[in-house]
Amino acid sequence: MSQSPQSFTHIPLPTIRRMPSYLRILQEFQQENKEWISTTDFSGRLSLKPIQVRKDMAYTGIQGKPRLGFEVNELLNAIRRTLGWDNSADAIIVGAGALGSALLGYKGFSEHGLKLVAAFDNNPEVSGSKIHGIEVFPLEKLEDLIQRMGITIGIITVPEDFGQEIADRLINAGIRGIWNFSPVKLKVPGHVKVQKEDLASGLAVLSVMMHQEDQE
Amino acid sequence: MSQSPQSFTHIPLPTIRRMPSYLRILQEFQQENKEWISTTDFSGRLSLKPIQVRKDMAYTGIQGKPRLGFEVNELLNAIRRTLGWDNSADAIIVGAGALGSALLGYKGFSEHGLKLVAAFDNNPEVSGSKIHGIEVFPLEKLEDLIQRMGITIGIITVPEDFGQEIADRLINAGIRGIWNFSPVKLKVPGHVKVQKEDLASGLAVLSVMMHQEDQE
DNA sequence: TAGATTGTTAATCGATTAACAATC
DNA sequence: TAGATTGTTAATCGATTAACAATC
Repeated sequence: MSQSPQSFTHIPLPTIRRMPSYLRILQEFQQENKEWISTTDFSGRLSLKPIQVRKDMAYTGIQGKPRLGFEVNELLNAIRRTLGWDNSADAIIVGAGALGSALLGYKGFSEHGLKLVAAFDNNPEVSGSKIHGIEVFPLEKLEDLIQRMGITIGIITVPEDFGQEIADRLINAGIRGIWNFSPVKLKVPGHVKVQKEDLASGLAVLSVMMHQEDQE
Repeated sequence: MSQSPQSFTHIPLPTIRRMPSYLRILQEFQQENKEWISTTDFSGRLSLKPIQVRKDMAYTGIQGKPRLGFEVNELLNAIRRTLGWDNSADAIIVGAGALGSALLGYKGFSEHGLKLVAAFDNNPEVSGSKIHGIEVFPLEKLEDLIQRMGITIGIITVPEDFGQEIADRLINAGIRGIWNFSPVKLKVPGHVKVQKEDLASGLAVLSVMMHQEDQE
């Protein structure tokens, strides 16, 4: 079952989640003007097993050279293409509270195929202002701006109680992908994709790990 | 292989990650004064399969009653105990930038066994102030305060380049758990547990899902 | 009682890991 | 050439799902 570049063999989710880390290492190598990178280069830096890295690389469709590894630029582009990060998508943030503001301040999104073009908040003290250079609009303007600008991704950083309502409005306006930071499971039609971020999950894992250690 | 409550049969990571969602539903039921909750109650609200919820519940050590389900209060306490959230742990945040401030503003941590007691930042304009009621100290005070207050958890929200250095200092001062929001893989001794949060992973998943849909 | 729901054992599925031949 | 590294097939591992008996 060889992985031809365009044939979109279903890529395992864990592999997709590791791709951004590979990208980060690749960018370092590129800045150091290194031409080749091997699976051991990756595995050492990321504490992964070389075999796992090799399997992951297969999904990019790029062929390596024994003894040398993979060509840095070629692999970089292939991973970007695999993730759909070769063309950046326009996104808006709904909810300019603490978390929303933090995301607006994150400069790295351009590296990750995302361009934040506007924020929305129903607090009149916030809307009208700019946060980290990005304009905050009142919630009424949501649908209009999404449609006029053809936005495809919506980021939800509103409190729990408003998550579903905002999702419905985003979808109605034509959004196709939702990055959901509210702790509710959103109900969406099949053509809309949702990625939920859940800090509590990570905290639970840390807590259990710390307590397990106590046992041993 | 029955799951006795205290025997700490290794709980699968995916199960641990789902626990906080169960907790959220349970709290809703408790507020509505409902005495019983069934796996179908959970599965409907969280879009999980009933069988998966049932398997997860087994790890809490709580026995249900056919036709009724589980006792809300009993299950709530059992999950809190399983996650180690029955006693809250003191934590500090290093890096009071956009993301650090956002976390400082999150009120929900007390529900998740965490108590933020202080923040640290090397920017003299920030240190000395309070963010969301929590004091920000200069970085020099880091070790002293951790030791004096017996802090066990450190949250790292500094830029990539300082992640490892801060981790080293935290560990030296006695921290046993690190919640790492910087995009570096930290090198830590075995007794220190690290949970890394990686927004780029989630974004990668969303992006791939959205592009896959285009294919079909 | 009837039937919804639990608890448990077995089957399936998917990802990780191992083994090893191919190759620069 | 020798040996590090790739690519591929097979084995293992762990989580999810299915099936079904037990029970309130």
